[in-house]
Amino acid sequence: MNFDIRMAHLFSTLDDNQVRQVMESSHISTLQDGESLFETGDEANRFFLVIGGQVKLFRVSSNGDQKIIDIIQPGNTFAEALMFMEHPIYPVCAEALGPAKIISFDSKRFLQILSQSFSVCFRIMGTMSQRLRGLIKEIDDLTLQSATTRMCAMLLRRMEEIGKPHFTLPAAKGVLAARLSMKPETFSRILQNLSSKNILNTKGNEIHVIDAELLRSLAHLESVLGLEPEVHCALSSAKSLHSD
Amino acid sequence: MNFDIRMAHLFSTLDDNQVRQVMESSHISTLQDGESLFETGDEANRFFLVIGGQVKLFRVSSNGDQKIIDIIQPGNTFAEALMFMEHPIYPVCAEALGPAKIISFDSKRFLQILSQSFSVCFRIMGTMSQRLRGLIKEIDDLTLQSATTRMCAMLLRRMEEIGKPHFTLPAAKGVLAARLSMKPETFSRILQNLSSKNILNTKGNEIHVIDAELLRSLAHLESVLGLEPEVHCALSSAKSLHSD
DNA sequence: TTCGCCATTTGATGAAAATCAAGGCCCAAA
DNA sequence: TTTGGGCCTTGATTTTCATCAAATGGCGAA
Repeated sequence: MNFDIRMAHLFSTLDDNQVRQVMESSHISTLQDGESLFETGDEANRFFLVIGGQVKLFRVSSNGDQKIIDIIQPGNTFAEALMFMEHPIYPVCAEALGPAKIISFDSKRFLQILSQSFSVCFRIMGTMSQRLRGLIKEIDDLTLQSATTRMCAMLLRRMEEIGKPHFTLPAAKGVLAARLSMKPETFSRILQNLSSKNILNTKGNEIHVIDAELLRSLAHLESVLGLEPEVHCALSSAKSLHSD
Repeated sequence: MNFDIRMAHLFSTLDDNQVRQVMESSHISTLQDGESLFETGDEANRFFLVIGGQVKLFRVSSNGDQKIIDIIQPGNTFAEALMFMEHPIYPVCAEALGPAKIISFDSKRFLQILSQSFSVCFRIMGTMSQRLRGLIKEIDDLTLQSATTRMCAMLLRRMEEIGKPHFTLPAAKGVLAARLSMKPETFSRILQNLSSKNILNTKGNEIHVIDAELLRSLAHLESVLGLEPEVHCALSSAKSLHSD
Protein backbone atom coordinates (compact mmCIF):
# COMPACT_ATOMS: atom_id res chain seq x y z
CA MET A 1 0.00 0.00 0.00
CA ASN A 2 1.66 3.17 -1.17
CA PHE A 3 -1.00 5.65 -0.24
CA ASP A 4 0.75 8.68 1.21
CA ILE A 5 -0.96 9.72 4.39
CA ARG A 6 0.63 13.13 4.06
CA MET A 7 -2.19 13.92 1.68
CA ALA A 8 -4.24 14.33 4.83
CA HIS A 9 -3.92 17.70 6.45
CA LEU A 10 -3.24 16.17 9.82
CA PHE A 11 -0.16 14.32 8.66
CA SER A 12 1.11 16.86 6.19
CA THR A 13 4.06 18.05 8.26
CA LEU A 14 5.40 14.63 9.19
CA ASP A 15 8.83 13.66 7.96
CA ASP A 16 9.57 10.26 6.42
CA ASN A 17 10.64 8.79 9.69
CA GLN A 18 7.54 9.92 11.48
CA VAL A 19 5.34 8.62 8.70
CA ARG A 20 6.98 5.25 9.08
CA GLN A 21 6.32 5.26 12.80
CA VAL A 22 2.70 6.16 12.32
CA MET A 23 2.22 3.54 9.66
CA GLU A 24 3.56 0.84 11.93
CA SER A 25 0.47 1.03 14.05
CA SER A 26 -1.90 1.50 11.15
CA HIS A 27 -4.41 -0.90 9.75
CA ILE A 28 -6.30 -0.78 6.48
CA SER A 29 -9.89 -1.96 6.27
CA THR A 30 -12.36 -2.30 3.47
CA LEU A 31 -15.95 -1.80 4.50
CA GLN A 32 -19.23 -2.83 2.90
CA ASP A 33 -22.09 -0.41 2.66
CA GLY A 34 -23.59 0.02 6.09
CA GLU A 35 -20.76 -1.82 7.83
CA SER A 36 -20.04 -0.39 11.25
CA LEU A 37 -16.66 0.98 12.24
CA PHE A 38 -17.50 1.75 15.82
CA GLU A 39 -20.48 2.57 17.97
CA THR A 40 -21.33 5.22 20.46
CA GLY A 41 -19.76 4.26 23.75
CA ASP A 42 -16.97 2.09 22.36
CA GLU A 43 -13.54 2.64 23.77
CA ALA A 44 -11.74 5.03 21.48
CA ASN A 45 -8.12 4.05 21.14
CA ARG A 46 -7.87 4.45 17.39
CA PHE A 47 -8.60 7.21 14.93
CA PHE A 48 -9.26 7.06 11.22
CA LEU A 49 -8.47 8.33 7.75
CA VAL A 50 -10.87 7.78 4.89
CA ILE A 51 -9.07 6.92 1.67
CA GLY A 52 -12.04 5.81 -0.38
CA GLY A 53 -15.81 6.06 -0.23
CA GLN A 54 -17.59 7.88 2.57
CA VAL A 55 -18.11 7.35 6.26
CA LYS A 56 -21.09 8.73 8.08
CA LEU A 57 -20.97 9.78 11.71
CA PHE A 58 -24.28 9.74 13.48
CA ARG A 59 -26.12 9.42 16.73
CA VAL A 60 -29.22 7.38 17.36
CA SER A 61 -32.18 8.49 19.39
CA SER A 62 -34.21 6.12 21.49
CA ASN A 63 -36.87 5.88 18.81
CA GLY A 64 -34.29 4.75 16.30
CA ASP A 65 -33.89 7.95 14.35
CA GLN A 66 -30.43 8.79 13.16
CA LYS A 67 -29.01 12.26 13.29
CA ILE A 68 -26.10 12.42 10.91
CA ILE A 69 -23.40 14.59 12.40
CA ASP A 70 -21.04 14.51 9.49
CA ILE A 71 -20.18 12.67 6.33
CA ILE A 72 -16.44 12.17 6.06
CA GLN A 73 -14.95 12.38 2.60
CA PRO A 74 -11.76 10.72 1.32
CA GLY A 75 -8.58 12.38 2.55
CA ASN A 76 -10.09 13.41 5.84
CA THR A 77 -9.42 12.09 9.31
CA PHE A 78 -11.91 11.73 12.11
CA ALA A 79 -12.08 10.82 15.81
CA GLU A 80 -8.56 12.14 16.33
CA ALA A 81 -9.73 14.68 18.88
CA LEU A 82 -10.53 11.92 21.33
CA MET A 83 -6.96 10.89 21.92
CA PHE A 84 -6.56 13.74 24.37
CA MET A 85 -9.13 12.46 26.77
CA GLU A 86 -8.28 10.21 29.67
CA HIS A 87 -10.92 7.60 29.04
CA PRO A 88 -11.80 8.19 25.43
CA ILE A 89 -15.14 6.92 24.25
CA TYR A 90 -16.61 7.47 20.82
CA PRO A 91 -19.52 9.86 21.18
CA VAL A 92 -20.98 8.87 17.83
CA CYS A 93 -21.47 5.83 15.64
CA ALA A 94 -19.53 5.46 12.40
CA GLU A 95 -20.40 3.34 9.44
CA ALA A 96 -19.60 3.13 5.76
CA LEU A 97 -21.86 4.94 3.35
CA GLY A 98 -21.45 2.72 0.36
CA PRO A 99 -18.26 0.63 0.08
CA ALA A 100 -15.36 2.42 1.72
CA LYS A 101 -11.69 2.05 2.48
CA ILE A 102 -10.17 3.45 5.62
CA ILE A 103 -6.93 3.40 7.57
CA SER A 104 -6.97 3.34 11.33
CA PHE A 105 -4.16 4.48 13.62
CA ASP A 106 -3.24 3.81 17.17
CA SER A 107 -3.90 6.93 19.22
CA LYS A 108 -1.21 6.32 21.83
CA ARG A 109 1.42 5.80 19.22
CA PHE A 110 0.44 8.98 17.51
CA LEU A 111 0.55 10.87 20.79
CA GLN A 112 4.17 9.85 21.10
CA ILE A 113 4.94 11.37 17.75
CA LEU A 114 2.98 14.40 18.69
CA SER A 115 5.19 14.87 21.71
CA GLN A 116 8.18 15.24 19.40
CA SER A 117 6.77 17.78 17.03
CA PHE A 118 5.26 21.14 17.71
CA SER A 119 4.32 21.58 14.12
CA VAL A 120 2.13 18.50 14.22
CA CYS A 121 0.64 19.71 17.48
CA PHE A 122 -0.24 23.02 15.97
CA ARG A 123 -1.58 21.31 12.93
CA ILE A 124 -3.92 19.20 14.97
CA MET A 125 -5.03 22.17 17.02
CA GLY A 126 -5.85 24.01 13.85
CA THR A 127 -7.93 21.10 12.66
CA MET A 128 -9.79 20.93 15.92
CA SER A 129 -10.36 24.64 15.85
CA GLN A 130 -11.93 24.33 12.43
CA ARG A 131 -14.13 21.50 13.58
CA LEU A 132 -15.28 23.61 16.49
CA ARG A 133 -16.20 26.36 14.13
CA GLY A 134 -18.04 23.95 11.90
CA LEU A 135 -20.07 22.62 14.77
CA ILE A 136 -21.03 26.08 15.91
CA LYS A 137 -22.19 26.79 12.41
CA GLU A 138 -24.14 23.58 12.55
CA ILE A 139 -25.89 24.57 15.75
CA ASP A 140 -26.65 27.83 14.10
CA ASP A 141 -28.25 26.12 11.17
CA LEU A 142 -30.29 23.86 13.35
CA THR A 143 -31.75 26.49 15.58
CA LEU A 144 -31.99 29.75 13.72
CA GLN A 145 -33.24 28.37 10.46
CA SER A 146 -36.14 26.49 8.98
CA ALA A 147 -36.02 23.25 7.06
CA THR A 148 -36.35 25.15 3.79
CA THR A 149 -33.46 27.41 4.70
CA ARG A 150 -31.25 24.47 5.51
CA MET A 151 -32.17 22.80 2.27
CA CYS A 152 -31.37 25.89 0.21
CA ALA A 153 -28.06 26.41 1.99
CA MET A 154 -27.09 22.83 1.28
CA LEU A 155 -28.01 23.12 -2.38
CA LEU A 156 -26.02 26.33 -2.72
CA ARG A 157 -22.96 24.84 -1.08
CA ARG A 158 -23.16 21.91 -3.42
CA MET A 159 -23.65 24.16 -6.42
CA GLU A 160 -20.66 26.30 -5.57
CA GLU A 161 -18.60 23.22 -4.89
CA ILE A 162 -19.33 21.90 -8.36
CA GLY A 163 -19.24 25.30 -10.01
CA LYS A 164 -22.23 24.67 -12.24
CA PRO A 165 -25.96 25.09 -11.71
CA HIS A 166 -26.40 21.49 -12.74
CA PHE A 167 -25.23 18.82 -10.33
CA THR A 168 -25.92 15.54 -8.59
CA LEU A 169 -26.91 15.24 -4.97
CA PRO A 170 -23.92 13.99 -2.97
CA ALA A 171 -25.86 11.15 -1.36
CA ALA A 172 -29.24 9.44 -1.32
CA LYS A 173 -32.12 11.76 -0.48
CA GLY A 174 -32.94 9.93 2.70
CA VAL A 175 -29.36 10.35 3.90
CA LEU A 176 -29.34 14.04 3.08
CA ALA A 177 -32.62 14.46 4.89
CA ALA A 178 -31.08 13.00 8.04
CA ARG A 179 -28.05 15.22 7.57
CA LEU A 180 -30.33 18.23 7.47
CA SER A 181 -32.37 17.01 10.43
CA MET A 182 -35.63 16.48 8.66
CA LYS A 183 -37.77 13.58 7.58
CA PRO A 184 -37.51 12.20 4.03
CA GLU A 185 -41.09 13.32 3.42
CA THR A 186 -40.23 16.88 4.32
CA PHE A 187 -37.15 16.77 2.16
CA SER A 188 -39.21 15.60 -0.76
CA ARG A 189 -41.89 18.20 -0.25
CA ILE A 190 -39.47 21.09 0.00
CA LEU A 191 -37.70 20.02 -3.16
CA GLN A 192 -41.01 19.68 -4.92
CA ASN A 193 -41.99 23.10 -3.68
CA LEU A 194 -38.82 24.76 -4.91
CA SER A 195 -39.42 23.07 -8.20
CA SER A 196 -42.97 24.34 -8.46
CA LYS A 197 -41.64 27.86 -7.87
CA ASN A 198 -39.34 27.43 -10.83
CA ILE A 199 -36.31 27.92 -8.66
CA LEU A 200 -34.92 24.59 -9.81
CA ASN A 201 -35.63 21.41 -11.71
CA THR A 202 -35.09 17.94 -10.37
CA LYS A 203 -34.86 14.60 -12.06
CA GLY A 204 -33.90 11.80 -9.76
CA ASN A 205 -30.75 12.91 -8.00
CA GLU A 206 -29.99 15.52 -10.63
CA ILE A 207 -30.58 19.12 -9.67
CA HIS A 208 -30.66 22.02 -12.06
CA VAL A 209 -30.77 25.40 -10.38
CA ILE A 210 -32.67 27.98 -12.41
CA ASP A 211 -32.84 30.97 -10.12
CA ALA A 212 -29.70 30.97 -7.98
CA GLU A 213 -30.43 34.44 -6.67
CA LEU A 214 -33.76 33.47 -5.28
CA LEU A 215 -32.24 30.34 -3.83
CA ARG A 216 -29.62 32.46 -2.17
CA SER A 217 -32.16 34.80 -0.70
CA LEU A 218 -34.02 31.84 0.73
CA ALA A 219 -30.83 30.47 2.23
CA HIS A 220 -29.92 33.77 3.79
CA LEU A 221 -33.40 34.58 4.89
CA GLU A 222 -32.29 35.88 8.21
CA SER A 223 -29.56 38.22 7.16
CA VAL A 224 -31.99 39.57 4.61
CA LEU A 225 -34.77 40.14 7.08
CA GLY A 226 -33.51 43.36 8.52
CA LEU A 227 -32.39 44.99 5.29
CA GLU A 228 -33.57 47.10 2.39
CA PRO A 229 -37.17 47.26 1.14
CA GLU A 230 -36.23 45.89 -2.26
CA VAL A 231 -35.39 42.51 -0.84
CA HIS A 232 -38.90 42.25 0.41
CA CYS A 233 -40.10 40.81 -2.82
CA ALA A 234 -37.64 38.00 -2.55
CA LEU A 235 -38.60 37.64 1.03
CA SER A 236 -42.30 37.55 0.49
CA SER A 237 -41.95 34.97 -2.21
CA ALA A 238 -39.85 33.09 0.26
CA LYS A 239 -42.61 33.20 2.80
CA SER A 240 -45.26 32.15 0.37
CA LEU A 241 -43.22 29.10 -0.45
CA HIS A 242 -45.00 26.95 1.98
CA SER A 243 -48.38 28.59 2.07
CA ASP A 244 -49.62 27.55 -1.32
CA MET B 1 -4.57 41.19 41.68
CA ASN B 2 -3.28 37.91 43.01
CA PHE B 3 -5.64 35.60 41.24
CA ASP B 4 -3.67 32.53 40.18
CA ILE B 5 -4.53 31.68 36.64
CA ARG B 6 -3.26 28.19 37.26
CA MET B 7 -6.64 27.54 38.78
CA ALA B 8 -7.82 27.32 35.22
CA HIS B 9 -7.32 23.96 33.60
CA LEU B 10 -5.65 25.49 30.59
CA PHE B 11 -2.88 27.12 32.59
CA SER B 12 -2.49 24.46 35.22
CA THR B 13 0.82 23.11 33.97
CA LEU B 14 2.57 26.44 33.50
CA ASP B 15 5.63 27.16 35.62
CA ASP B 16 6.13 30.49 37.39
CA ASN B 17 8.13 31.92 34.57
CA GLN B 18 5.53 31.03 31.99
CA VAL B 19 2.77 32.44 34.15
CA ARG B 20 4.66 35.69 34.32
CA GLN B 21 5.02 35.77 30.55
CA VAL B 22 1.34 35.11 30.05
CA MET B 23 0.33 37.72 32.58
CA GLU B 24 2.40 40.35 30.83
CA SER B 25 -0.06 40.41 27.98
CA SER B 26 -3.12 40.04 30.16
CA HIS B 27 -5.75 42.57 30.96
CA ILE B 28 -8.46 42.50 33.62
CA SER B 29 -11.89 43.93 32.93
CA THR B 30 -14.99 44.37 34.99
CA LEU B 31 -18.20 44.13 33.04
CA GLN B 32 -21.70 45.34 33.76
CA ASP B 33 -24.67 43.12 33.14
CA GLY B 34 -25.21 42.89 29.42
CA GLU B 35 -21.93 44.54 28.56
CA SER B 36 -20.42 43.16 25.38
CA LEU B 37 -17.00 41.58 25.27
CA PHE B 38 -16.89 40.93 21.56
CA GLU B 39 -19.25 40.34 18.69
CA THR B 40 -19.57 37.80 15.95
CA GLY B 41 -17.12 38.74 13.22
CA ASP B 42 -14.69 40.69 15.38
CA GLU B 43 -11.04 39.96 14.89
CA ALA B 44 -10.06 37.40 17.49
CA ASN B 45 -6.60 38.13 18.81
CA ARG B 46 -7.38 37.64 22.47
CA PHE B 47 -8.91 34.89 24.55
CA PHE B 48 -10.51 35.00 27.98
CA LEU B 49 -10.75 33.62 31.47
CA VAL B 50 -13.79 34.25 33.61
CA ILE B 51 -12.86 34.91 37.23
CA GLY B 52 -16.20 36.17 38.46
CA GLY B 53 -19.81 36.19 37.30
CA GLN B 54 -20.87 34.56 34.08
CA VAL B 55 -20.35 35.20 30.40
CA LYS B 56 -22.81 34.06 27.79
CA LEU B 57 -21.80 33.07 24.30
CA PHE B 58 -24.52 33.41 21.72
CA ARG B 59 -25.45 34.00 18.14
CA VAL B 60 -28.10 36.36 16.95
CA SER B 61 -30.58 36.06 14.15
CA SER B 62 -31.76 39.19 12.42
CA ASN B 63 -35.12 39.09 14.14
CA GLY B 64 -33.24 39.56 17.38
CA ASP B 65 -33.48 36.04 18.70
CA GLN B 66 -30.46 34.82 20.57
CA LYS B 67 -29.30 31.27 20.56
CA ILE B 68 -27.13 30.82 23.62
CA ILE B 69 -24.28 28.49 22.80
CA ASP B 70 -22.77 28.32 26.25
CA ILE B 71 -22.68 30.04 29.59
CA ILE B 72 -19.11 30.27 30.85
CA GLN B 73 -18.62 29.91 34.56
CA PRO B 74 -15.78 31.30 36.70
CA GLY B 75 -12.50 29.42 36.28
CA ASN B 76 -13.15 28.60 32.66
CA THR B 77 -11.48 29.95 29.56
CA PHE B 78 -13.12 30.54 26.22
CA ALA B 79 -12.24 31.56 22.65
CA GLU B 80 -8.82 29.98 23.04
CA ALA B 81 -9.43 27.60 20.17
CA LEU B 82 -9.38 30.46 17.70
CA MET B 83 -5.72 31.25 18.06
CA PHE B 84 -4.89 28.45 15.68
CA MET B 85 -6.72 29.93 12.77
CA GLU B 86 -5.09 32.06 10.13
CA HIS B 87 -7.48 34.97 10.29
CA PRO B 88 -9.24 34.36 13.56
CA ILE B 89 -12.70 35.79 13.89
CA TYR B 90 -15.05 35.23 16.81
CA PRO B 91 -17.87 33.00 15.61
CA VAL B 92 -20.14 34.09 18.46
CA CYS B 93 -20.98 37.13 20.55
CA ALA B 94 -19.97 37.29 24.19
CA GLU B 95 -21.48 39.42 26.88
CA ALA B 96 -21.67 39.50 30.65
CA LEU B 97 -24.60 37.79 32.31
CA GLY B 98 -24.86 39.93 35.39
CA PRO B 99 -21.76 41.77 36.57
CA ALA B 100 -18.63 39.83 35.70
CA LYS B 101 -14.89 39.96 35.94
CA ILE B 102 -12.67 38.54 33.24
CA ILE B 103 -9.02 38.41 32.23
CA SER B 104 -8.05 38.55 28.60
CA PHE B 105 -4.81 37.29 27.09
CA ASP B 106 -2.95 37.96 23.92
CA SER B 107 -3.23 34.95 21.66
CA LYS B 108 0.07 35.43 19.86
CA ARG B 109 1.96 35.69 23.09
CA PHE B 110 0.36 32.56 24.34
CA LEU B 111 1.21 30.73 21.14
CA GLN B 112 4.85 31.48 21.84
CA ILE B 113 4.60 29.85 25.20
CA LEU B 114 2.75 26.98 23.66
CA SER B 115 5.66 26.39 21.33
CA GLN B 116 7.87 25.78 24.33
CA SER B 117 5.73 23.35 26.22
CA PHE B 118 4.20 20.09 25.10
CA SER B 119 2.29 19.74 28.31
CA VAL B 120 0.47 22.99 27.66
CA CYS B 121 -0.17 21.90 24.10
CA PHE B 122 -1.69 18.67 25.26
CA ARG B 123 -3.68 20.50 27.85
CA ILE B 124 -5.20 22.79 25.31
CA MET B 125 -5.92 19.93 22.98
CA GLY B 126 -7.75 18.20 25.78
CA THR B 127 -9.82 21.27 26.41
CA MET B 128 -10.69 21.60 22.77
CA SER B 129 -11.55 17.96 22.61
CA GLN B 130 -14.01 18.42 25.43
CA ARG B 131 -15.55 21.42 23.79
CA LEU B 132 -16.00 19.40 20.64
CA ARG B 133 -17.76 16.71 22.60
CA GLY B 134 -19.94 19.32 24.20
CA LEU B 135 -21.00 20.71 20.88
CA ILE B 136 -21.87 17.29 19.55
CA LYS B 137 -23.98 16.68 22.58
CA GLU B 138 -25.59 20.00 21.92
CA ILE B 139 -26.48 19.09 18.36
CA ASP B 140 -27.88 15.91 19.74
CA ASP B 141 -30.11 17.75 22.12
CA LEU B 142 -31.30 20.11 19.47
CA THR B 143 -32.26 17.53 16.91
CA LEU B 144 -33.16 14.27 18.51
CA GLN B 145 -35.21 15.70 21.31
CA SER B 146 -38.28 17.76 21.94
CA ALA B 147 -38.50 20.90 24.00
CA THR B 148 -39.87 18.95 26.94
CA THR B 149 -37.03 16.46 26.70
CA ARG B 150 -34.47 19.24 26.70
CA MET B 151 -36.11 20.86 29.68
CA CYS B 152 -36.13 17.62 31.66
CA ALA B 153 -32.51 16.87 30.80
CA MET B 154 -31.51 20.32 31.96
CA LEU B 155 -33.39 19.97 35.22
CA LEU B 156 -31.84 16.58 35.87
CA ARG B 157 -28.34 17.83 35.20
CA ARG B 158 -28.91 20.69 37.55
CA MET B 159 -30.36 18.39 40.21
CA GLU B 160 -27.43 16.01 40.03
CA GLU B 161 -25.02 18.90 40.10
CA ILE B 162 -26.56 20.16 43.33
CA GLY B 163 -27.19 16.71 44.72
CA LYS B 164 -30.61 17.52 46.13
CA PRO B 165 -34.09 17.47 44.60
CA HIS B 166 -34.52 21.06 45.70
CA PHE B 167 -32.56 23.71 43.87
CA THR B 168 -32.53 27.09 42.21
CA LEU B 169 -32.48 27.63 38.47
CA PRO B 170 -28.97 28.71 37.44
CA ALA B 171 -30.21 31.76 35.52
CA ALA B 172 -33.31 33.73 34.65
CA LYS B 173 -35.99 31.69 32.95
CA GLY B 174 -35.77 33.69 29.76
CA VAL B 175 -32.05 33.01 29.57
CA LEU B 176 -32.51 29.32 30.16
CA ALA B 177 -35.19 29.25 27.50
CA ALA B 178 -32.73 30.68 24.98
CA ARG B 179 -30.13 28.20 26.15
CA LEU B 180 -32.58 25.40 25.42
CA SER B 181 -33.62 26.90 22.10
CA MET B 182 -37.18 27.66 22.95
CA LYS B 183 -39.33 30.70 23.61
CA PRO B 184 -39.94 31.92 27.16
CA GLU B 185 -43.63 31.12 26.71
CA THR B 186 -42.83 27.54 25.85
CA PHE B 187 -40.46 27.29 28.78
CA SER B 188 -43.14 28.51 31.11
CA ARG B 189 -45.77 26.17 29.73
CA ILE B 190 -43.59 23.09 29.97
CA LEU B 191 -42.70 23.89 33.55
CA GLN B 192 -46.34 24.44 34.36
CA ASN B 193 -47.13 21.15 32.69
CA LEU B 194 -44.56 19.18 34.68
CA SER B 195 -45.93 20.81 37.77
CA SER B 196 -49.52 19.85 37.00
CA LYS B 197 -48.40 16.25 36.62
CA ASN B 198 -46.89 16.36 40.08
CA ILE B 199 -43.43 15.71 38.74
CA LEU B 200 -42.16 18.85 40.42
CA ASN B 201 -43.11 22.01 42.26
CA THR B 202 -41.99 25.48 41.33
CA LYS B 203 -41.97 28.70 43.20
CA GLY B 204 -40.20 31.51 41.42
CA ASN B 205 -36.80 30.16 40.50
CA GLU B 206 -36.97 27.40 43.07
CA ILE B 207 -37.54 23.91 41.78
CA HIS B 208 -38.47 20.93 43.88
CA VAL B 209 -38.38 17.64 42.02
CA ILE B 210 -40.91 15.16 43.30
CA ASP B 211 -40.64 12.29 40.88
CA ALA B 212 -37.08 12.11 39.61
CA GLU B 213 -37.69 8.75 37.95
CA LEU B 214 -40.49 10.09 35.84
CA LEU B 215 -38.42 13.11 35.00
CA ARG B 216 -35.63 10.84 33.90
CA SER B 217 -37.90 8.81 31.69
CA LEU B 218 -39.17 11.99 30.08
CA ALA B 219 -35.63 13.01 29.36
CA HIS B 220 -35.17 9.74 27.45
CA LEU B 221 -31.67 9.66 28.76
CA GLU B 222 -29.75 7.02 26.97
CA SER B 223 -26.77 6.58 29.21
CA VAL B 224 -24.56 6.96 26.22
CA LEU B 225 -22.46 9.45 28.04
CA GLY B 226 -23.41 8.34 31.49
CA LEU B 227 -20.01 6.99 32.34
CA GLU B 228 -17.79 10.00 32.42
CA PRO B 229 -15.81 9.93 35.61
CA GLU B 230 -13.48 12.60 34.45
CA VAL B 231 -12.68 16.23 34.56
CA HIS B 232 -16.20 17.42 34.19
CA CYS B 233 -15.46 21.10 34.29
CA ALA B 234 -18.12 20.96 36.94
CA LEU B 235 -18.55 24.67 36.58
CA SER B 236 -19.66 24.62 33.02
CA SER B 237 -23.35 23.98 32.69
CA ALA B 238 -23.59 20.79 30.80
CA LYS B 239 -21.88 19.81 27.65
CA SER B 240 -19.05 17.58 26.82
CA LEU B 241 -18.85 15.21 24.07
CA HIS B 242 -17.24 14.87 20.79
CA SER B 243 -15.08 13.10 18.30
CA ASP B 244 -15.34 14.24 14.78
C1' DT C 1 -46.48 53.99 49.38
C1' DT C 2 -47.30 54.28 44.25
C1' DC C 3 -45.63 54.00 39.77
C1' DG C 4 -43.55 51.92 36.02
C1' DC C 5 -40.69 48.59 34.13
C1' DC C 6 -39.29 44.24 33.86
C1' DA C 7 -39.87 39.16 33.42
C1' DT C 8 -43.13 35.71 33.52
C1' DT C 9 -47.57 33.66 32.76
C1' DT C 10 -51.71 32.58 30.24
C1' DG C 11 -54.78 32.20 26.40
C1' DA C 12 -55.89 31.96 21.49
C1' DT C 13 -54.29 31.14 17.00
C1' DG C 14 -51.34 29.74 13.26
C1' DA C 15 -47.58 27.60 10.78
C1' DA C 16 -44.07 24.17 10.17
C1' DA C 17 -42.91 19.75 10.22
C1' DA C 18 -43.79 14.96 11.99
C1' DT C 19 -46.62 11.15 11.57
C1' DC C 20 -49.63 7.88 9.43
C1' DA C 21 -50.91 5.65 5.36
C1' DA C 22 -50.92 4.64 0.51
C1' DG C 23 -49.20 4.50 -3.80
C1' DG C 24 -45.58 4.83 -7.53
C1' DC C 25 -40.97 4.02 -9.44
C1' DC C 26 -36.86 1.81 -10.44
C1' DC C 27 -33.89 -1.82 -10.55
C1' DA C 28 -32.23 -6.26 -9.78
C1' DA C 29 -33.07 -11.12 -9.11
C1' DA C 30 -35.72 -15.07 -10.42
C1' DT D 1 -40.70 -10.98 -18.43
C1' DT D 2 -42.46 -10.87 -13.90
C1' DT D 3 -41.83 -10.07 -9.07
C1' DG D 4 -40.40 -7.94 -5.03
C1' DG D 5 -38.20 -4.71 -2.23
C1' DG D 6 -35.90 -0.38 -1.49
C1' DC D 7 -36.62 4.36 -1.96
C1' DC D 8 -39.10 8.16 -2.91
C1' DT D 9 -43.41 10.76 -3.37
C1' DT D 10 -48.10 12.24 -2.11
C1' DG D 11 -52.07 13.11 0.67
C1' DA D 12 -54.49 13.58 5.17
C1' DT D 13 -54.02 14.35 9.85
C1' DT D 14 -51.81 15.56 14.22
C1' DT D 15 -48.38 17.49 17.18
C1' DT D 16 -45.41 20.81 18.65
C1' DC D 17 -44.00 25.08 19.13
C1' DA D 18 -43.88 30.01 17.70
C1' DT D 19 -46.52 34.03 17.47
C1' DC D 20 -49.63 37.52 18.93
C1' DA D 21 -51.86 39.66 22.56
C1' DA D 22 -53.13 40.48 27.04
C1' DA D 23 -52.83 39.84 32.05
C1' DT D 24 -50.13 39.21 36.29
C1' DG D 25 -46.64 39.87 39.58
C1' DG D 26 -42.31 41.43 41.63
C1' DC D 27 -39.16 44.94 42.62
C1' DG D 28 -36.66 49.14 42.63
C1' DA D 29 -36.92 54.22 42.26
C1' DA D 30 -39.29 58.34 43.12
